[in-house]
Amino acid sequence: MKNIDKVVIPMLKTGYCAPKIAGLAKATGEPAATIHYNIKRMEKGGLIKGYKAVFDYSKIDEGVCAYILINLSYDEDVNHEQVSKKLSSMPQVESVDIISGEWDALIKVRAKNLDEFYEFESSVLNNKGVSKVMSMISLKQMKTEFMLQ
Amino acid sequence: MKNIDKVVIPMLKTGYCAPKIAGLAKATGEPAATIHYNIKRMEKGGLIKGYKAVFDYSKIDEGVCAYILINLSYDEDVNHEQVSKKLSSMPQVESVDIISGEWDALIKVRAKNLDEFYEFESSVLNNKGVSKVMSMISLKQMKTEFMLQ
DNA sequence: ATTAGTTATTGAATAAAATTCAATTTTTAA
DNA sequence: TTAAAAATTGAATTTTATTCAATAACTAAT
Repeated sequence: MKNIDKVVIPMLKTGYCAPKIAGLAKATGEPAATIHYNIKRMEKGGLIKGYKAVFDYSKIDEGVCAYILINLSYDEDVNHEQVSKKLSSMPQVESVDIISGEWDALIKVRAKNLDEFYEFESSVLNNKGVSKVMSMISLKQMKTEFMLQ
Repeated sequence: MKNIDKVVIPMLKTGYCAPKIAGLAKATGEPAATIHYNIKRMEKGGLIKGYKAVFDYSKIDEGVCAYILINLSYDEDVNHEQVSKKLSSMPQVESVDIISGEWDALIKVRAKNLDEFYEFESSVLNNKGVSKVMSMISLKQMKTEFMLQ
């Protein structure tokens, strides 16, 4: 067996999917051409950012999920925008938010196992600009990306 | 103009999408039939939970995003599983995780505005079983559902 | 209210894609 | 070594997306 999964899964994580016009048309009772036109309008207007697959992450060898609260240092030479952009670019990172309150940012991460997660957290803390982290391991995921687990 | 968006957006939030077999075939160099076969295998095996659209939530009138840390009460008659299932069933809720540490659960919520968010948070706190909450409003979303904003 | 310009709707035609099928190959496990 | 199961693939078929052109519905200015 070829290992197509390793190639295809990352592609489906952020793209290579499309809306089912015919299905939406049938379910709503609207003509397919109308659904098509309106979805194109939403895509062009930026309302829709893209289409993607949602996985059972434990079944694709990403069984560990954690949230990391982050404090950024307030040195003059540290650009918060830049630090959070760098965090966003990491493939293990599902989400990055700049937040109000005691902490500056909250990121959601997926890793193969705790070893890999430890590596990741270390790399975050080693980032110039990150002064403190607090991680919360997900013990059970009830809902993810609006989808019940 | 019909308001098709109101009907179609909720449908695309958790379904009515599909993988682009032809696109994956072209990009990987594999035959479409092979991609098709392997994706069906992943669907049947439960590796893929579904396909969905990702939105620019500020453009679909869900501009407020927040995370709520939750403490659940440890009364005998409170079932943590049940409480978190109830939270998961709410459409405003993007994710629910049972977590390790000081807090018991972390949920991610999207609302139209702060008024609506306040209503939501009140309803969560009014839940029998929820003893304490702490909310963190997202000031800037850098990445969501693996997609850069 | 009238009008002109823009945006939206839709059935029908066309193009593209998904799915099925059957023959073949590869893998697995006994 | 062998037989069963799983995976691959080109070609045929079915289904779906897309385009197109005619019409309708809005929008905003007079």
